[in-house]
Amino acid sequence: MLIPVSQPLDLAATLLSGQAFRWRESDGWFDGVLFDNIVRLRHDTDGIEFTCAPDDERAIQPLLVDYLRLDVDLDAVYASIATDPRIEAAIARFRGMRILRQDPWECLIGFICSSNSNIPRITKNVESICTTFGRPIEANGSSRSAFPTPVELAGAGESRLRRLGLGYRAGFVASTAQTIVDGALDLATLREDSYEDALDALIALDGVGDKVANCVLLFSLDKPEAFPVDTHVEQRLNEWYLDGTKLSLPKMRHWAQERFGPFAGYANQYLFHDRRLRLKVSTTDDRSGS
DNA sequence: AGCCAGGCCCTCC
DNA sequence: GGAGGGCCTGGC
Repeated sequence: MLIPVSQPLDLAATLLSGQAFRWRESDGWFDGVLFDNIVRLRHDTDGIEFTCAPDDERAIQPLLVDYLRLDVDLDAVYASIATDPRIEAAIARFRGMRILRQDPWECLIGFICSSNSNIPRITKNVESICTTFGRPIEANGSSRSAFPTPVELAGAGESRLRRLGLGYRAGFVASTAQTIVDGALDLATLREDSYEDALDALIALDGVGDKVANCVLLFSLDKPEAFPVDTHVEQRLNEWYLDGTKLSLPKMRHWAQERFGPFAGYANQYLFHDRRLRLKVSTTDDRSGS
């Protein structure tokens, strides 16, 4: 089935830039798991070609449009955040990289797993969580698993999570899953809350600090002003903007939100992805050159 | 081998 | 409230 696309779109940058952890690329196709379906996407000249199973494509199509936020006018976002030549260059490099609208629960657990880790490992951890505790999905000879529900994950327990290689994050995942099961926090309602209120609610969860909370707000809770300051973004802000001024991470976040405005989170993602890829390229060059 | 990874929590001041 | 250290593990 085809989804017509008139918006700028870079599927690789969107799906493989550390927003979501379940997408794989092969032969120009991106394979993932969404809405209890195995989903395959490809960008062609007319738009997005996609297949899904086991559900009907007509049922999944609007959900996919929502997930990719194809309604967001990216050029208007760029006009809002392009405050200087350096971020303009990062935007130009990854023009079409979109911020996803993910399921808040899956997003939350994924980013609890991300702390002091790296994307290849996070990807492996999340996939292990799914295959061990999620419902299997078989379709057309391929097999993936749904992301486990809060009940399924709360039932896992810390020790079994630790055996998946989560390290000390296992306790955070178990605790947060239990909090959600207990009904102490309803993630879905956070979309209607203000940025500040939703931030406070998330930070109360075990294993969730300012950075992780801002990731969840940005990638799943309709808060485009969220600005997660991770190690890469911290470096970039220091290199490009702060000119030797030492700021604590929350102050750095606030500074960036003031500078980049209501779509600061988009600026964040371009700064992050640009620096992360630049590092990868330069290390590859070092190896081949020595 | 050793450093770093999309940080968080706890302690101490 | 802010700085500093510890932390599981694996990728490179």
